[in-house]
Amino acid sequence: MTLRVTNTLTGEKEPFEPRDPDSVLLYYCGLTTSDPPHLGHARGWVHVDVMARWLDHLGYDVHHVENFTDVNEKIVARVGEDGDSEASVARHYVGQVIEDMRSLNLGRAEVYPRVSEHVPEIIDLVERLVEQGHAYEQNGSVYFDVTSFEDYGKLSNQSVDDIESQGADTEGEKHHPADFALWKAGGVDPEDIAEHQHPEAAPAEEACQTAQTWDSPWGEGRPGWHIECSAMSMTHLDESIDIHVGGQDLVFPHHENEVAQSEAATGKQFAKYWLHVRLLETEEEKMSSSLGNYFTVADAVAEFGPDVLRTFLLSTAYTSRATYSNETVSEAEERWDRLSRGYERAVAACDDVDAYAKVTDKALRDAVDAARDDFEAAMNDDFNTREATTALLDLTAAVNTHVDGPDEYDYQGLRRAVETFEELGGDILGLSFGDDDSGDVSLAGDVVDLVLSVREQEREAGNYERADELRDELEALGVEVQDTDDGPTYRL
RNA sequence: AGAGGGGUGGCAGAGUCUGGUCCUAUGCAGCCGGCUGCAAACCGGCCUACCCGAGUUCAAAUCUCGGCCCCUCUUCCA
Repeated sequence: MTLRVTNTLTGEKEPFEPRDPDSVLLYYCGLTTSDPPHLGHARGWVHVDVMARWLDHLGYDVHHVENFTDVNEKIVARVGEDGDSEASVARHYVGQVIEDMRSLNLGRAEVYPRVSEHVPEIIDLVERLVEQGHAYEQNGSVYFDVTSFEDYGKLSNQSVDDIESQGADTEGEKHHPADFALWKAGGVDPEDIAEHQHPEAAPAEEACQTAQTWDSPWGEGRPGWHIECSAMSMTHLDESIDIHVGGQDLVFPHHENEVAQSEAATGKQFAKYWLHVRLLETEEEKMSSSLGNYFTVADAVAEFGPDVLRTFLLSTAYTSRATYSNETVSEAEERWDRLSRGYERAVAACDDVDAYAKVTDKALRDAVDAARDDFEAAMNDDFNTREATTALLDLTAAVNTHVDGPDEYDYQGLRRAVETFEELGGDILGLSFGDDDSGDVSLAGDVVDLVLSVREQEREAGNYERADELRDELEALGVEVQDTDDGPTYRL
């Protein structure tokens, strides 16, 4: 069974065939470090993370790069608030992103390149384009000439004429309205940041003083937005890569321009597969004016934890838009609870039975096989993480049935179920099966056990009121009491 | 206006490319039953949908045509 992916370039779901059968070059368009990352960013990260994990699982040698845009007017607009210069504001948010990524249990990409560290490569690429006649200089700025690239518009399915008819701003320097800047003369103008300026930030004049500039063959200036990704992708991967991923909102103009400038410069296909993560939408909250319409990653992790969040973000295929609301998150919470309970029951049952037990439960073992098959089929079908999770939920039902059943435990079957949760849910989906996610449980756990044993005494004595009180109080502390045939147990 | 994506049960959301396995998933909610001292968890059962119209077909949620409605992008944006 082969992997199939939806390619924006062709608009079709097609078999994935990397340039080199053994390795995959994967680039993800990261974010501009000018604001705290929000759940929409997290959605992209988590899906790319799972893609990379699955490609690795399929046996590819995955080279995974995610960039930071740390040179941008919007960052300058934050000077005085989160740092005293463009560079320090960017550093601040890069740190925040790294921290957020860790908190979401993201696997590490191979490289996290930054624009500010790749200006020489960017200049080289711009020079190449100028020499080849694909770009022209105008008052110290350099623009890409879209009419020089025949395929311009092939990614977003637009024609140069359409763009022209929109009456795009020409600024008097461009030959064609659709031409875009590769290199921008000078520093940052206070006017440029006016619309992004924060109330708490430093005055625009002052902030712009801290904007970074670099020397170039065209004089002092700053790189344009689109050229960076081409340069960094080529530097850290190759002139031609397998997969380029980004948010749906980047298709035009960002990715379109990347294709144009890269392919014009190299004469090679820039990326074979373009995958676009559709956007996360929030419910309309017109009435609650005090709240912003997005959750930061940090807030969301603090509130729900990484597993609920990952389950939520993976509960909708990346090719579909997702809605963030109380309902959708609490559904994810239930899904994760159900999965983790099932997993814990399987682990507990394993601990409870002789490894040499000869019992065989065919239904359980079939369910394990089915879950693995279904999971694989779902992931190979354009990384359908929703379906993949559903496969594990089906396994959960089988484990519950087996453990609840009257017969003895099937050790081997349970072991295989546990391994399936850990390998697929843990290693691929990045959920914490088998991780020790509660290191502080030892002492707290002893205390809970103590309370439970007191409660058992009360129950045996028939003092159910007192027993229920204890249960309610534990519940209020976040401890869920479960009475089983083998005595009480709990989960946090 | 141009381009793209959609409309599936009370909600969320797969399935549509590759028509039958779909009188249909999965989770939540609701109802009934089991288990329980009572709960929770868990199990079993039930419940409720393929936007409208036409067409192709032995067979359509899935393909074709027409309509209605929603959303996104069009040089800030993952």
